[in-house]
Amino acid sequence: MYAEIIIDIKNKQVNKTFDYIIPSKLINILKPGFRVIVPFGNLKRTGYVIKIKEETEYKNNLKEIIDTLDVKPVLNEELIDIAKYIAINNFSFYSVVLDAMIPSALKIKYQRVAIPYDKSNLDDELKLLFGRKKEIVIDSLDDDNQKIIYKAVENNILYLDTKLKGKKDENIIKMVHLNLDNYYSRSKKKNELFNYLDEMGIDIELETLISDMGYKRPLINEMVEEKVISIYDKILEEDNSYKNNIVYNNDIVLNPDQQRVYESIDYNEYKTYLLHGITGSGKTEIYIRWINNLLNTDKTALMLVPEISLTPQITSILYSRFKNDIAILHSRLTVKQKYEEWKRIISGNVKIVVGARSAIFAPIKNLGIIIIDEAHENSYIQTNNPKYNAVEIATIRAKHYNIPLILGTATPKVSDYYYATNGIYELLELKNRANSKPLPKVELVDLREELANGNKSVLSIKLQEELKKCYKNNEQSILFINRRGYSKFVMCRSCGTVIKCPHCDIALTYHENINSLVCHHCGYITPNVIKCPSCNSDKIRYLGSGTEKIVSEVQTLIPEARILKVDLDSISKMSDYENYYKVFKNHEADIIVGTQMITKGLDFKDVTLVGVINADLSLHYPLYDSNEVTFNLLEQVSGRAGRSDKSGNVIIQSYNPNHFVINSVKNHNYESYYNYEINNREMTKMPPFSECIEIMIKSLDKDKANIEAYNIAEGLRHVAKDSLILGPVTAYPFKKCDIYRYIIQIQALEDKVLDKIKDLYPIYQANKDISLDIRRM
DNA sequence: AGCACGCCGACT
DNA sequence: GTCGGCGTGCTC
Repeated sequence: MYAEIIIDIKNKQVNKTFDYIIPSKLINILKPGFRVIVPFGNLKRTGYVIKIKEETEYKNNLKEIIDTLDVKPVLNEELIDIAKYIAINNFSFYSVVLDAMIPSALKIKYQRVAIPYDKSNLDDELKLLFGRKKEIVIDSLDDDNQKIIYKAVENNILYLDTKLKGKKDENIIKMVHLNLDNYYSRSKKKNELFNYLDEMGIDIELETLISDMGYKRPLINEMVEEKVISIYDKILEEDNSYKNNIVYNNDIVLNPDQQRVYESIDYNEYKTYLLHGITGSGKTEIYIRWINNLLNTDKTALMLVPEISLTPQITSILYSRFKNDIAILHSRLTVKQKYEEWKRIISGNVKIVVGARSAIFAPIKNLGIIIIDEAHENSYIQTNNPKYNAVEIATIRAKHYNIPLILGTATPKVSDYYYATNGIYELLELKNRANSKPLPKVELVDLREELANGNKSVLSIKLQEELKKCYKNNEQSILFINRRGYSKFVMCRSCGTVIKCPHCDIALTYHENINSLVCHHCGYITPNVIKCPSCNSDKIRYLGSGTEKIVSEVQTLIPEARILKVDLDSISKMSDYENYYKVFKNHEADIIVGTQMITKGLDFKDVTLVGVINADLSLHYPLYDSNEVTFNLLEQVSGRAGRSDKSGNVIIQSYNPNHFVINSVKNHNYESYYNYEINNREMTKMPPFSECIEIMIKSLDKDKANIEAYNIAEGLRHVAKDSLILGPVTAYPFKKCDIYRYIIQIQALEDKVLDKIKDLYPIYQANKDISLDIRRM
């Protein structure tokens, strides 16, 4: 018997299966989904068993599997197939996809060790090195000592082995705490770190200081010695609080609208349903009943929600409703908790799984329904390895089990709505709000008129008035900057030089809190410059306004207001985000100024005013779906106003107040926006009228990248009669981390184009100069 | 990933 | 002459 194995090495040359002999001791044990230890070259590695078979093509010197790591498969065959699908379609490493499917607690680390044949027979040098140890980890030694070890190996005194070692306990996080109020050192870096910690005012993870901010461990140690800072272990507490909160209200009666929707799904057939329900129309209540209906059968349910909406409130409600039948996978679980939940799922002890994107890989059996809430959310698409779209995977799983897939959203993707109104999906609509509260009133402000009237502020007169009024009433406001991240870069006023990253062809971003320049593409970090590196002038200027400018204008307008700034600069992780969330929720701040981040899932009862500083900024983004993104964004921010009994007010500032997207938002009219946009898409042959794919050709060699990009584009044009192949063009930035990149954009209308694309990756698998990347849009 | 094989420069 | 640099290729 033979097994096809995927070796856990992230390298395109070994991104394929290898055949091994199954030793007799494992013949009746091994099944697909087991992880095994195999000899690979002169190494021992782990691998995943993908398939068991009687015959093998590979006849020369097959090796035997050494052992297995598992007692049961960690992946079922359905998931193995999905992994293969993702690897092929997204140009990803098979092993990375498989890794993403199992809890990290199961993962293992390798160490190379040296072991003496006879411990009592070592020379003094080696005796000293080994001390009481039976074996020595080679990577822990410096170069000289490694040489001694290798010499001893040559002389047959030691032998080498690789060991699989359990990962260190990830539930413990090293935190840095600031002990002083003021501090001055002659070291600039130390002052910087002090200022940063002082400004943040909260304890920071050691790991972020080292890897994200570039502080070196010795410097930190010195400051610990000086007692300026201290390092302590933060143990991630198991958070079970949701288990004893709130009791589910069983008495809610569905309104006729909800009842109709609830009754219109067929449990015994694959079909995608688009549940279009405006905010507050009571979608969740229907989800719960659909799931509840399965409890008495042998079927199970899977529900995805955006990570950001997996708040303690929602988890409590779900838990109190489904108790031990449900597994809730959220980011606040510790590694151990995640593993425990995963074990409950794989052993068939739960009937319902709720979680964010990655929960789509939950090894739950006998699925009866898949529900995706806020299905338009971009967070269902993972953009780095392994790249996948959870909604697409949900479709595959729903087809596999022949069950309904529900896409619930207030602002459907244009493509989904098109499918739903053209017989590919089924459309379910909820047109009324369950609580019959009116939607917030939206007012447009024409920024051209503001300018004409001599108002140079970023805040219109109307918005200024409303902000003041809101503050006076002790209510909260949200100011939203409609922009995909903003950056402040450094330019010399004398010669116009913009300081760029040495590895990437883009400007470095100035980070005030660490007084450094950071590359947002490769993470390169360098101290801020005082003099221009090319002309030595000291006339350095910071360009690019954003949140800061608005914060300062609002502060001038209402000097007493407590303003919270939430953007990429001030937030780096989920935990920061949760801190800000709490501060605003407890009304410890009056106004929040921020980007993207503040649009999602926030539910503050005291917010009555939402201001959009410039609605046009994301409208003219050079992507086919910029209208869609803008509409969703504006609808979402608008929804932040007046969530409770107080009515909400939304002010949208724009230079194009007549633009159909902005007008549709004003009237909360999805259909008018859709009708206009679907027309655009049809004329430009964009999704859903084509499949839009971007291929990136990457190489350290500029010319090779260029030549290959042209070859690939030519090859695609050859098979594409009706499809559009654009490019190649240089990517932005052209050079990233010293790698030159070209892009080919494809609007595929034929399957043979898609097949051709799928075949590209294997062709370049052995090519060391060229790498390919793919983005499906 | 990690090792062997192999082809060029600067040393005993 | 050869020791060792690391570029290239292979691992069932």
